Amino acid sequence: MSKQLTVLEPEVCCAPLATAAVPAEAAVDLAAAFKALGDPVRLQLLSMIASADGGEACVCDLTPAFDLTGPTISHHLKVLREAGLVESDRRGTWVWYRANRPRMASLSAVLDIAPAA
Amino acid sequence: MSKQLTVLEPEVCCAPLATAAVPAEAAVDLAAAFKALGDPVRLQLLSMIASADGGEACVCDLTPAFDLTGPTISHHLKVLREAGLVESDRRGTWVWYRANRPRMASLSAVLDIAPAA
DNA sequence: CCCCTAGGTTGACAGGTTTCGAAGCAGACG
DNA sequence: CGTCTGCTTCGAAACCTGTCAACCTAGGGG
Repeated sequence: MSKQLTVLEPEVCCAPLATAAVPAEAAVDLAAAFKALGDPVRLQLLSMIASADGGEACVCDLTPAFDLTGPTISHHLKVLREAGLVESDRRGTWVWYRANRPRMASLSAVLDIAPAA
Repeated sequence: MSKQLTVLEPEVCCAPLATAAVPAEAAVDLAAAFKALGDPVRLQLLSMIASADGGEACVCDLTPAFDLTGPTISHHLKVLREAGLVESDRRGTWVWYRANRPRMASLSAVLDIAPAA
């Protein structure tokens, strides 16, 4: 039931937004990703994961950094996962998260300003 | 009553997310901007405005591009305005919108992946 | 085999979003 | 001045989100 929102072709996401009008289909996919970033907690989570040593972070390190309960952090991580921004990986007792770098790069590229057309 | 959400120092927004953990304050500001982008309609609106000839677009050109009523488009434009992503400007009969390029560049920079540290 | 810990899932509820129709406001034009 | 058009604001209905408490699952030790 947790629809993985297909994540269209990576190419679809890379046309700078200021260069040509984004087609409706691509807009839906991109908006879903930006929506996932539209929460301070999730932004910080992604930031902590992406900047962590080795590019990975354990949930056990993420949770105590917020004044939120475990289930809530778990929920936010799930949103990031379904938006294709992070990937999780159980390793023994703990679950590790790492950022989906290409996906982040795509989003960055979309917002990139045309190099002074 | 439409709190303009102060938009902290532009510098605050420019530290790549994957380089260091985003502080809570900056996260709130950034998340507000990303949240505004978290809707397909708004993403397309911003795209149409930013890619328009002359960098400006008239509401009268934007509205008919969607299956939505005028008030709804106006609402979405307001959200983009309050997020600091666009600026409006009445010119005679019509209202023109233009993108806030530096703001977009900041967001793009935040998502930029560390150039292989 | 039993229990303990680390995380995820479910259910529920307050609060916020999207959308519309109706009404209001600002210029243009006769 | 009166009215028309373009856009915004207001009010309300349907829907989606963030959060927690309670419960469930996976793995590691006694």
